[in-house]
Amino acid sequence: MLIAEFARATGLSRDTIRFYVKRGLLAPVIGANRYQSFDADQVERAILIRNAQALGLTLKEIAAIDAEYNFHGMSRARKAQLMRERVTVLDQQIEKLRGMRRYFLKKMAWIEAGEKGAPPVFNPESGRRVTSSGC
Amino acid sequence: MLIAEFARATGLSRDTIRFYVKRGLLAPVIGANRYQSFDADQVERAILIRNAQALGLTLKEIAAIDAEYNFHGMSRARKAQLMRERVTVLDQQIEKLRGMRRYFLKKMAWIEAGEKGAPPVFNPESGRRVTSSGC
DNA sequence: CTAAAGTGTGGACCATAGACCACAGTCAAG
DNA sequence: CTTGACTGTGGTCTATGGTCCACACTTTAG
Repeated sequence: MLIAEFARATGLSRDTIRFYVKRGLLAPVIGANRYQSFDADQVERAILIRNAQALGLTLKEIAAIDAEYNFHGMSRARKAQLMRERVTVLDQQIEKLRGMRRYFLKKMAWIEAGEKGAPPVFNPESGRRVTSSGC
Repeated sequence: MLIAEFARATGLSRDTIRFYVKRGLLAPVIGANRYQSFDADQVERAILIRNAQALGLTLKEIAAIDAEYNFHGMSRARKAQLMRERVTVLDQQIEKLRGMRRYFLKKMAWIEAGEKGAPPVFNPESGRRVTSSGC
């Protein structure tokens, strides 16, 4: 598919797509036209990039992780380790979000109860410790 | 506490703190010195701001939410509603993160099993539906 | 009193992640 | 073959979230 259809499929603007291509994050096939052609794989990739961004990763970081992952000759063990690192970071982020969630829930309860007494304190460390990937 | 100690307590740079103060996100007491004085409340606030940023909110959005929340005369119902909105957004983000987590775990398993067959597909919509705030 | 450390102000500068625009080549329909 | 839609290129511009710097004032230690 050409860039316009790819833009529709991913929700990205043409400019953003070209920007990602320059950065090496997307790698369309280039025809004799010099027109870029994107396949379903690239769509999946674009969505993954957007999600990684939503996690707070910069495009540079995404490219770096990707580059290391695609480095030819990397052992399976190393690849698996990279995946595990991602999972660990995600677990931390999820824990953080749950801390915020608890805070807002408590605050909501406090408000609904008439805002009596001291308001709930935001304490990101207050979650019950979860050593393994519980839940 | 003065700005240097506040910087230590929050992990922010002096410049960042001044930046937040300009934006109205932090409101230290200003002495006859013109020196800014921060209390524990502001430390908590700073941490909350940083966490909100990590969720992908811009400083402008954080300030807007805060402004609406602090608007004098807002009903308790409205305040509680704002809190509930935050919780809803957090739930969505947590779901997204869990989707990524599933993807990386599957990919890790696929790698460790020798990378046989088709690699796992990243599909952000593939989570089992959770209507209520499960878990 | 003097020096050093800390503070406030203003302005310049920077990286990131794009948006926007003009201009030129390409293609498909009529 | 012309027109209009689409594409690529290069460059400029923008907002965000800061950092860095010079300069002046305040406080504190000696």
